[in-house]
This record gives sequence, structure tokens and C-alpha cells, in this order.
Amino acid sequence: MLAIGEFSRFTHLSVRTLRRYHDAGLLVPAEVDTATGYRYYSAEQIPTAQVIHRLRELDVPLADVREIVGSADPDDRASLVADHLGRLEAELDRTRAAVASLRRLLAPEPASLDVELRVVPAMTVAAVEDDVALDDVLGWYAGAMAELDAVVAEPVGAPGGLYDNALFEDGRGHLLVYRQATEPPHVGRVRPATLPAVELAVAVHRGAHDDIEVTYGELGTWVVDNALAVAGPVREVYLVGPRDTADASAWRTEIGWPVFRVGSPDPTDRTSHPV
Amino acid sequence: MLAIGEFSRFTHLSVRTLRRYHDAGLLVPAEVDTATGYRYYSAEQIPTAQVIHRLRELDVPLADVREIVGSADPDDRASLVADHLGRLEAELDRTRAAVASLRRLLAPEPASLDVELRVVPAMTVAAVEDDVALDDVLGWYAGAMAELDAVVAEPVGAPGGLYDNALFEDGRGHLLVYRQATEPPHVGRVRPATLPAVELAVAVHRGAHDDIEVTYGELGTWVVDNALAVAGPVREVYLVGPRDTADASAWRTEIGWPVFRVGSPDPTDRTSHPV
DNA sequence: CTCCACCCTCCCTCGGGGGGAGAGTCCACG
DNA sequence: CGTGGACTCTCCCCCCGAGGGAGGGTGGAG
Repeated sequence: MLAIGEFSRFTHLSVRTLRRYHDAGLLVPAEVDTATGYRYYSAEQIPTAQVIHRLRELDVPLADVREIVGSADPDDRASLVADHLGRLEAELDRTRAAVASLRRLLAPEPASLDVELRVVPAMTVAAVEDDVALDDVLGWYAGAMAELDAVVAEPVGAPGGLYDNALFEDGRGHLLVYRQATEPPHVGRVRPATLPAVELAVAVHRGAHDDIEVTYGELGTWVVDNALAVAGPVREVYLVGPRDTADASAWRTEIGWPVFRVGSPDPTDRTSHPV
Repeated sequence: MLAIGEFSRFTHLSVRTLRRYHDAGLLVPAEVDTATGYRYYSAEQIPTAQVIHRLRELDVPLADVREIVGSADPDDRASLVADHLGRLEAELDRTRAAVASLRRLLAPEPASLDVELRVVPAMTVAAVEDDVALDDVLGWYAGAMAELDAVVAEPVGAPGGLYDNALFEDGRGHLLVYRQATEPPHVGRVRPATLPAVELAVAVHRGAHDDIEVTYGELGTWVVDNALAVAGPVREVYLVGPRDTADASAWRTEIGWPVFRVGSPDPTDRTSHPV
């Protein structure tokens, strides 16, 4: 039996950290003296401590580490680890995108943006909608769009989506993706939905979505400069997207933001607008 | 002028976050109503907010972000950003190493370790020593070893080092790297030092240092099984290392841990042992 | 028996974010 | 001009995973 200090020396985990891992149930000492509270570890626990050490180096949350080292089945263990490695990979992709975008932000080429004010009538479309967390947006979008494509017989024009501003404010919000169709079906999650008539400030973003914030910002500047304010879920239309070409630089995304004139706002509710 | 909510919609930064960035001095509103405390932003601040957004996605600490967006000189800015990208790169290397090591830990081949108990006499060597933070160890080691190599005329045997356990407990500790030499010089940071006589439990680690913890653990297990305890800074000797071959799998690192018999400890101070 | 390294628990701090309470403000509409 | 409701303010609590340090109890060798 090893006192905590000795165990610390063998595992290169600090005494403090070992105590935390005990409290968190990650690495329970082989024996705890009930009278004194002294923790005693066995040499067999060293390999476990090393696995925990590595997992923590990979920023696996303590709760997940507990799962992993606690699961008897090596298959479970492997799949839990694989899950986290997948998350790391996704994180890495995001980091790469942020680096690329940052470079472009810091080496700015002031490409002026064409913004158009467009009155859009109400239209009934085939839609899938749900409340979605920001982290899940990409996955949800892919699933919803696939379902739409599967059931909409004669789509018209490019697909689009409506994005609740709360998505960015609260980390989750209402999403709606749609296709225009002559006869919107009602199958599975797909159902007919009516998008309200709005006045949109419309700009077209060119290229991959890494930099789409820039276009949002320029659109915002334009809106302000024209004495307008925004008023509801933003609309995106995927004129050219990954479904059309793998060449991201050719993508075209139309961003339309509902606006109203400051001083004479839209009569409809501007914040809890149904999407 | 934009109220915080409107600015939030244009930048996709939450209202809370914008307030924090104001408090932290990252993004000070163009105007603050002194009477009401209301924050008002100008459209010109949108690009700045976007840069901040990207930097934060890259986990640049708020203080560094303040530096970056606050620096007028674009060269300063670029170098600060480059610094952080370098840190991200180093982080990535560490992650890769941890992943590789984890895989090996989870697919264990119980290669039994040969451990030898060795009595080592005191010896006088050419040494460089200092208190070093854990994060700086690699850099410090490289510099110290280069300096040693430059001034030690006739080195004998392989280079080695002594590592204070406090390094892992407190994140910093005393390090000493040495070369044996017929006549230890006293030049620059290099000076003669006498390593005390100790009894060592010695094992040889094979391969890159990613997995060296495993050998430490096995050595620890052996120490415990033989009714011993460890007693001072660990010694490593680089029998075959990066200086010898780029093939990491051929590296050989001797790990020697000072031990004493439990029940009759070493007479010298076992924790604050001078290295 | 004494000494002192060791171990215990408890609470504070930090960074970057979120939740929510309670109060004040803005402004379009009636 | 008053009112209501969306908006904003500040303030305090929580989260995670780590560290600092106080204050007090234990183990074991001399």
C-alpha cells in the first residue's frame, strides 16, 4: 500500500489532483483509513492512473474519464475513447477554419458588398423545423435537408433556411430548412409551412462558410447605414453549396435579414417572430 | 449607434459576452450613456468584434486578445497572433503524443521490465542546473545540453539528468543535466557538481519519451514489490537519444530512482535532497 | 516522547462562460 | 401624456478543473 505522496511520485499526478480524482470517483484509493482519512493506493492502480493522466491530457471531462476507466467492457471503453477522439478531430477542424478565417480578417481586402432591399411575399414551402443547440446545427441541418430531398418530388429553386437569432444569444434556437415545391408534402418531419412576408436586406456570401460572419457584419453595417434595424430570424438561401460543387470558393449563399425602418417598426412581433 | 442587442445580432456574440468584453477592456463600446450605463456600439466596431470572436475560438486568453486588438502596429499584431499559432501547434503535438500513448496504454503488451538495483558512488561531473517550470523543461534541457556539449572537451559515457519530484508536484523544480568528464570545466552556466552516492533502482526505457510514464510506473511497481521506497530526485541517462539517431524506437533511456529499504531509510534528507 | 514530514479537510482564487433576480430605461401605441 | 413590454443595467451564484494556503491531525524513526 502506498501513501498518496508515494503514489504521486510514481504516477506524476500531484497529490492535490489525486485527491480530486478520488472525490470525483475517478480513481478511488484501494484503501481509505476510516479513522484518519488517509488514502492508500495499490501498485496495481498505477496503470489506471496513467490512463487517466493521458485522458486528461486530451481534455476528456472528468465525468467521461470516470465512465471510461469504470467500464469493465474493453469494447465500451474503446468506443468511448473513439468518441472523444472524434470530438478532438472536429475541434481541430474548427480550429483550422478559425485560423484561416483569422488570416483573412487580418489581411483585409475591402471588397464592397452589394446589398439589395427586397420585399418577399409570404410563401408556403416544404419545411423541417425544430429547436436545435448551436453545436448540433451542422448535423441537424444535414439530416433535415436529406429528409427534405427524399420526399419533395419537384423542388423549385434553391434550398434555404431560417435561423433564430437566439441560436447565437442562448446557444440554441429555432431552425427551419425548406424547399419550395408545387405541392409541399406532409411526410415524416417534413410538412408544409408558411413563411411570412418580410422586407429583407439581401447580400450574397461568396465562398465557404468559415467567413460568413464577415458578410453578416457587412450586411449589418449596411443595415445601420440605411437607418434600418433587423427584426427576426435571418434567412439563408443556398444558391450554390456543397450539394452542387466540392469547390468551396464557388459557393454562393444568399443572406436575407428581415429589416424595418427605425421609427416605424414592423407591426409584427420582432423578437419572438415564428420562423 | 447600436444598442447591445442589435450589435449582438450583427456579430453573433451574446449580450453577456459583449458586456464581459467591455469589462475586460477588449471591446469598449463607442459610447456609454453615463446616466443609464447603456452601451452603444458603432458599426465600425463590427470587424473588431469579428477578430475577437475568431481569436477566442482559438482560445487566445482575453488579456492577449486585448493586446492584439489594442496594438496599432499591424506587425506587432501579426507577431502576437503568430506566437499564439505557434502555441497551438505545440499543443497539437502534445495532443498527438497523448493519443499515441493512450492507444498503447489501452492495447497493452505486458512486456516485463528488467529492473536492477545498483549502488552508485558519488561522482563529480560537469553540470548545468536551475529551477525550471514544467512547461519550460524541454527548452531548458536543449539549451543546457548544448552548452555542456560546447564546453566539455572529453565527455565520458552518456549524458544524464536529475529531476526533482517537485517538478510534477508543484509544476516546477530543480533540474540538473550533466556530462561526465575527466576535468569538469567551469564556464558559463557549466560548473563542476558532485552527485551524491545513492542506491538506484534502474530500468531502461525503450523508445520515444511519450510512453516514459509507463516505465516509471513499472519501476514504481517493482520498487513497491521489493519493499523499497523512493528517496530523491530521479536520474535519467540518455544511452541512446535524439543526438544519436532520429529513429525514436531505438532510443534507450536509463531511469534510476534512488531507493531505500522501508524501515531503514536513507540517513540523508529524502525530500529536499540537493540535486 | 518528540519531532517533523506527511496527510487531512476546508475555503479562496482563476478564467471564461451561463442563469437568474431585481430594478431602471426606451419608445411605439393608444 | 401614460402605459406596457421589450430591452438594458448591475449583482450574485454556479460550472469546470486546477492551484494556494490555512489549520489541524498522524505516522514512525530517533
